[in-house]
Amino acid sequence: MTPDPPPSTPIRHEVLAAVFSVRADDQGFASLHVLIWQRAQAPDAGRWALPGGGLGPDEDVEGSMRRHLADKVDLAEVAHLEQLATFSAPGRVPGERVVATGFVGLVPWGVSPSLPPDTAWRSLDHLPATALDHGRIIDRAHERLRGKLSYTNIAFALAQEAFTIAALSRIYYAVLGHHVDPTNLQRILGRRGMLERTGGTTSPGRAGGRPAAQFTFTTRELRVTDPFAAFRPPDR
Amino acid sequence: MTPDPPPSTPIRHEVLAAVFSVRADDQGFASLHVLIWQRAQAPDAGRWALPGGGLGPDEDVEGSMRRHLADKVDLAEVAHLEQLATFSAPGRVPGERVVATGFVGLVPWGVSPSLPPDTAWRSLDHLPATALDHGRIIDRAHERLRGKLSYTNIAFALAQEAFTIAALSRIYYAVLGHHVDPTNLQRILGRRGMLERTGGTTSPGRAGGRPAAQFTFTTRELRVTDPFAAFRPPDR
DNA sequence: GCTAGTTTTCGACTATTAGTCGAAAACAAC
DNA sequence: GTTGTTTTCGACTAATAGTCGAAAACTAGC
Repeated sequence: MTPDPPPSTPIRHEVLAAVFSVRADDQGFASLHVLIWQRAQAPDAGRWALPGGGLGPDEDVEGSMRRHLADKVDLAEVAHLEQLATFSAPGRVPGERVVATGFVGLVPWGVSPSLPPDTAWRSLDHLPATALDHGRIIDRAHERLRGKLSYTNIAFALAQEAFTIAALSRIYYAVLGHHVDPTNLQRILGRRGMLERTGGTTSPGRAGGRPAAQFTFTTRELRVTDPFAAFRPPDR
Repeated sequence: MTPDPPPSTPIRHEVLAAVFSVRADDQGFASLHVLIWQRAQAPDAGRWALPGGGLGPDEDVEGSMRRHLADKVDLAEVAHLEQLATFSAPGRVPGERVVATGFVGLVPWGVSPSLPPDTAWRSLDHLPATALDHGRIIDRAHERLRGKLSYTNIAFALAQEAFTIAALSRIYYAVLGHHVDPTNLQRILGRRGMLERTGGTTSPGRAGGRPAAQFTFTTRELRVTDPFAAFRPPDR
């Protein structure tokens, strides 16, 4: 009835991270960037790839991801890292079978870690040619980030320790691709108990303007808000 | 600077599915069940495990999951299947290194496929002792399901082709664990364009009652509703 | 046929949450 | 002081969810 048990052949397993950060692009606009490096060797030499590497015998994928990421960027700057999905199409790497577990990483605005010479932040708006299926992994990671921005406090990993509402709105714009009203943003995150005033203010730029109040996220760990009251337990 | 390239040893890769279905339990109450089978051999002989098996050389994890699932249950009855996460702790299977990619599967209410003798639907309310880390995988799968019930049309894979609002409310109750008001449920899903009347009605039981209108989901593919209007594009 | 009991359906009202806008506040530059 | 700029806050409107009760449409028993 059932087919023969399949030959469960050992398979090479790697981890890959799409690490995002909002930073100024060539024109000085805040835009979403991803950390990639240019391959020197086949396959896909010259194309740009995600940081990552092979899964070692004594580590899980999360630990392996952190180890390989440390080669490219100071780990202390990665404020959030979460598993995305496992990519396993037989032909995704030509010549050999490699299964990859992808991750989403986030580095806050404003930190400029030193990078190896082959590695750079590249804006998602003009992404160079990517290697293998890494472009698709970046797309999926971007989707995940867009979604979680709406129903979690994940922005804590993209914003600086202290930030103004205007800056936060620019971060949301860079990720979502459309304008987010600062007034509404402040009220929504505030009502969810995610924002806290530091008491400090930023001095205005040379053009003037009222000094902006500084905020912090109350938690620096991922927390979700139940999306719809309709499906919440009624005891509140 | 960077440590030696790690020995990217080949690793055995398996797939596992937590297949859920809402069905009547011993007391006749609708409750969430999961499809598990009792292991006859070590490791963890006698304990209950998720269906699954090794990843073959010419298949991706989704295809492999479908192939192994066909051993336990008619694939045509699995209305939805999605990747959950990859579990990779070095000690998760004693004696050998096995990495597992977990899935969430859904079988609609009311279908009773024939099962192998070692396999059964077991209510989550009184789950027997589970093998290895399969209990944790079930928990994670349940979490994923609870979440998606709120902001997607995923209930299409748990309800029958045609159903009454009262039946749908019982399904939500079984998954979420708290009462969901039928009036509100109908309006919310209706306003999202997810529900459609079939025109038919169900005849009431022996206790009487007004005949209930039958509904269908307009789509039988996963569709998400953006959770918060605040973060939606303003063009609507 | 009439009444009581049952379940569903629908409408109305209230509460909560989000979108928008404009005025006021607080600064820089001249 | 005046103008221009940016942020902040409040007020109003719009959208969405929670609740409840009456009406609808049936069964069963008398």
